[in-house]
Amino acid sequence: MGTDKYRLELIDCGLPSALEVMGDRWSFMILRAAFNGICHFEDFLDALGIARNILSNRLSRLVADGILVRQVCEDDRRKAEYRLTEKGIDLLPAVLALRQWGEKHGLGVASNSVLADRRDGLPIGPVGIQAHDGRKLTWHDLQWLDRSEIGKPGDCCD
Amino acid sequence: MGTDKYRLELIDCGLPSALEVMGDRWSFMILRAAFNGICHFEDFLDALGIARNILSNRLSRLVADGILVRQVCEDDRRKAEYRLTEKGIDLLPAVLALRQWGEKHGLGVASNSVLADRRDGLPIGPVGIQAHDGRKLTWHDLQWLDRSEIGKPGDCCD
DNA sequence: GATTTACGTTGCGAATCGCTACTTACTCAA
DNA sequence: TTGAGTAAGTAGCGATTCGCAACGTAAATC
Repeated sequence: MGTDKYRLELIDCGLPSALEVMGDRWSFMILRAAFNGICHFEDFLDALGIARNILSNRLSRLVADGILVRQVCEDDRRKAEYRLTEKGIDLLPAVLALRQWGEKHGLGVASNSVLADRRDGLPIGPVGIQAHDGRKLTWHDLQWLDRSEIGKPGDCCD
Repeated sequence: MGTDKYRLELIDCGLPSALEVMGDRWSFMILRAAFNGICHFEDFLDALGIARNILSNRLSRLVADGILVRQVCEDDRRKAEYRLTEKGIDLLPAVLALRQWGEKHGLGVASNSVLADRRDGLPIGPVGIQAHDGRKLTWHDLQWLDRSEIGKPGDCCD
């Protein structure tokens, strides 16, 4: 790859803060369920097979982190509704990338439900890395740069 | 969103098998370090601040899962080299998506090292969801479909 | 009022985490 | 070739977390 020498302290990127929230199996599964429209406690419970206390813990953590919002259901005030925030919806690429990887390489069964483009009903393509202009990039097309040495960020988007 | 009714058992997608491997904080961090070119035990140790036994455990698990390969260094047979396999490299979109999310929403500092297109030296764009033809899609453009009801990828309408 | 439902909490044993110290194997210099 | 140093991995041990089950509570339902 593209680095001439190790940069041992580059690890302070966005990953640690992301993993503080999502760095456990259940958070991803809960998100996945939320993207499927599940929003009630007991439904998460049934769908995931998670223990009650763990689910309770994770849901409140996800709420505290602004990924879900909790509000009591109008027509049945026993129920709580956990809904994705914009911040939570922004996690969809990560969830999908992981899921697609699992389906490509894992031993798991291919799911029978597929995300599709609403416009034409065709399944989405793989989540991938793109250049600033949208070209698809692979790992071998990439190099690590220091923030100082990036080619003029004037004529590029962001 | 696009589902007429909850599908409680759709959770058996690729996610669980992916999370069996990556469903913990350190695996992601190790991968991240590996993408930065780190490949020796002690270097992972220094870069991540992980405990020795945990690192040992995770590395052998990642090797067992075919994400890394371990081989003894030629010029110094004390050292082991952990290198990404193709299967491991395929995880880059997931790692990047998570990192980008963390940098957009997290409290963490923006990293000073950036992945850039080798061709023009410009930083990569955000990892995102694309339609089969490459159009960028957001969550609101999507719907869940059952595998049976996907439109054939040949007869695109619209 | 009594029962059921939805959500959450508590207790407890088992597994995991992380720190430290120890072991083994190899390299290098004297 | 002997002794110091380095790389990788293991073992012990307290602290945290996990997961199961039982319990608590409020709202809906009968």
